[in-house]
Amino acid sequence: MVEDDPELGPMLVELLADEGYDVTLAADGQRGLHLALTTAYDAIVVDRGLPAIDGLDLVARLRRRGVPAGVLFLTAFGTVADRVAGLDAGAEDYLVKPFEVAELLARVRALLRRHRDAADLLPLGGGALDTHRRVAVLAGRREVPLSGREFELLHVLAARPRMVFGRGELRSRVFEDAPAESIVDTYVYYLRRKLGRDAVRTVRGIGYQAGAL
Amino acid sequence: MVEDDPELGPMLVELLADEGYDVTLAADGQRGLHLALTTAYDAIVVDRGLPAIDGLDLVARLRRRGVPAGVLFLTAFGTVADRVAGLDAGAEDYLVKPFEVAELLARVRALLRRHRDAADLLPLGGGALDTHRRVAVLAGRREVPLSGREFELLHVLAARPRMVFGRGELRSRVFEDAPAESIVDTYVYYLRRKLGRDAVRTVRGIGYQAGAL
DNA sequence: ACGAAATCTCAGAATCCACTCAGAGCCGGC
DNA sequence: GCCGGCTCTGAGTGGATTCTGAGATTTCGT
Repeated sequence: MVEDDPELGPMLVELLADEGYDVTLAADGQRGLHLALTTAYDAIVVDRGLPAIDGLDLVARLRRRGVPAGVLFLTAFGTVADRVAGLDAGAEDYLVKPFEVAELLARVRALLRRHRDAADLLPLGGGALDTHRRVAVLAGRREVPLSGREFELLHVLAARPRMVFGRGELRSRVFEDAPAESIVDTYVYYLRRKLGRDAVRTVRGIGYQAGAL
Repeated sequence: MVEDDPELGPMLVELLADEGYDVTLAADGQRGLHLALTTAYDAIVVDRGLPAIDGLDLVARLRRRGVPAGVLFLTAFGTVADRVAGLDAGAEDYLVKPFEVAELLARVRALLRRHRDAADLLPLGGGALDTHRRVAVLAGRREVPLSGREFELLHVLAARPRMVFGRGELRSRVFEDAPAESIVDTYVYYLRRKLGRDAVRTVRGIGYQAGAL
């Protein structure tokens, strides 16, 4: 909670704490920025008019640094232009003062819910496999789209990271009919071409195993 | 105001107009539905027994289409079961005839107050979807009007920004009966034509996902 | 060092899927 | 009742994907 008002801030913190949330209060933008960059928050509620660093600026900086937490602006600036500016800076939601307590709570709940089921990621070395969007996320955060078969093959491997799968097993799990056995080799080749040599490890004489991104 | 009684309807409209509200009267459910889908009302007062389309059905349809306006039922059906059915259909409040004028006014005020700061701007990349006015606001602040179906489709996608929706899911959520599956493709095409290629992202073999404006 | 087996690489054919868009039907506004 | 926008159908097109198969290359036992 980044809020400089000495009455409102502590009140909101207590309100949220009563709901069972673990909340920290930052009284200015500088401190808010520092906390957000050093702690893995699930959601951040930010006032727009702040000392030291403005709320808009704060959020923009967080987004530039890739902080994934959901952000909710809480402010008196309520015109459509203000809202669009706030959302543009990277906030997920925008609540105009004065507001109803019940609504703030509802929005925080929504923010956390969205944040939680946003992605279903299978870790893979330094990167991951996003099973909702069917893309691989490389260690450098770059996303690589995968075709259907490519995804399914990597999915089988990534679901059991240390297990070694034989070609026959992979073929029957991933491919429809009964294509040539070399089909697995071909798709391992495609995956390596897109994701790097180490994406899939070969276990000679046996088959393949998930690697690292 | 959706009210078929030729005396009560105009009387209520005048009453509300005297309070300073901008009111439109629809004498049957069909007309009420159309108006509600094409105009950004803040609140809708609905009689339950209506020609053409029943009040309950009307409200349920509005909710399915994501119309955010607050709804107040005004009806002679006053049992507990009636009320539950009305609220379940998606109404915010329920007033049984005969009623006091002052109470109707108070309830309408409450409806509007609650409704005022409900979510109305869904972020979408650098722009947003204005769910009250049913227009898209591009990153450059330019506003693009959307047709009913276009809006509904984008609304479903924008409400869950990272989620991937299958064609079947989108079709059943946005389109009434059971049109050809390609209907979704067509409307994605319309949206992209109006809002730019990135407005909707394709996940090949799966479906679509909200993009950026 | 040699040969055989295993694996890798990749071009090309067949197929699938999404995109595009013209046009018919519908509905409301004038 | 006519016009204009909206909705929906259906078909053509082209790019992406899937799969085959055949060398090239690597690995490993001897």
